[in-house]
Amino acid sequence: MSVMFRLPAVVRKINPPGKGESARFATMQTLESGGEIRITDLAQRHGVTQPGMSQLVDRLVEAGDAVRKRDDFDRRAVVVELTDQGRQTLHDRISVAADALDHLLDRLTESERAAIDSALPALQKLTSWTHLEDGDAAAHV
Amino acid sequence: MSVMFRLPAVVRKINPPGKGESARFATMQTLESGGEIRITDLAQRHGVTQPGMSQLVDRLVEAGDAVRKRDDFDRRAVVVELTDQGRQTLHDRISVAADALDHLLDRLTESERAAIDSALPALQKLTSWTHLEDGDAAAHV
DNA sequence: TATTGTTATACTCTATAACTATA
DNA sequence: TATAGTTATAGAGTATAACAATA
Repeated sequence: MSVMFRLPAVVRKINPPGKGESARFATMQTLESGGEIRITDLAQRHGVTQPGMSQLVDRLVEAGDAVRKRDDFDRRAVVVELTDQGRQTLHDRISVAADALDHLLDRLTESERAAIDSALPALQKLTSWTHLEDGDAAAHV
Repeated sequence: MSVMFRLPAVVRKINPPGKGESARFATMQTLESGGEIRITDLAQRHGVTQPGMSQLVDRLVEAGDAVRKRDDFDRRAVVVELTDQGRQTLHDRISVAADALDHLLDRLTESERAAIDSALPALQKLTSWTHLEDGDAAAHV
């Protein structure tokens, strides 16, 4: 299972550097699928601290890719939304990364590609959880 | 395939922050399995620049986890080797991450775990390539 | 000249602590 | 008092450019 440590290298390779940190596009994907989401939720989902997510959102807003809106029902809270430009930015990036990934996948055999395909729903599920339970990584540190 | 963007979040969650960057343990794994390896090779394999890898090796050496040795046959080159302490550091970290990952995997169904298991060899292969060919990510930027 | 690696420098990202505003 | 978020600050990581040593 230690292949997990090497997966970020694959992401680095298909995802050109210098244009966005590791959590940026994942966060944008969450925003696209989920609509209006709170800073705290985004932070938990992506494994960063609340201030860290606040700063990431700063960068998205500054780039014109997202907007902050005050929640009218709980005025302490902020909800974040992707702008049209943000959606465009995200799709452009996914398209570049998908091309690069295709080139890598080309070197696998048909059955290897099929194996990865079959695992995608499970991986998707794995990446969708917001919380760790007690006894998980944080507790071991 | 855009699940790829979210995989680093899983790694962040099973790999406690603040103790090592994303490339650090992947590099240590490469060193453990490969013996003596050059800076340039390490850099390509992990998708970082040569100076970036040189600096990562600095940190490993400073921590006592690796040593630099001049290559006697090509005296421009340096080969990097894990120390015994480095091997220990790596194994401790893998063990912590594996525990955390197990907790996550527990929430999947048996067939989902089987699907991921079947994909591991292919993922392993995907992460083992050193180079991107022409026309890959770098060319799209 | 080309290659291997390091050093110098600057910038991005993200964490912790302290703070403000609202519940 | 507790919660949502921001601001201030500092440190880690990594890139580009310039450099040194060897081939």
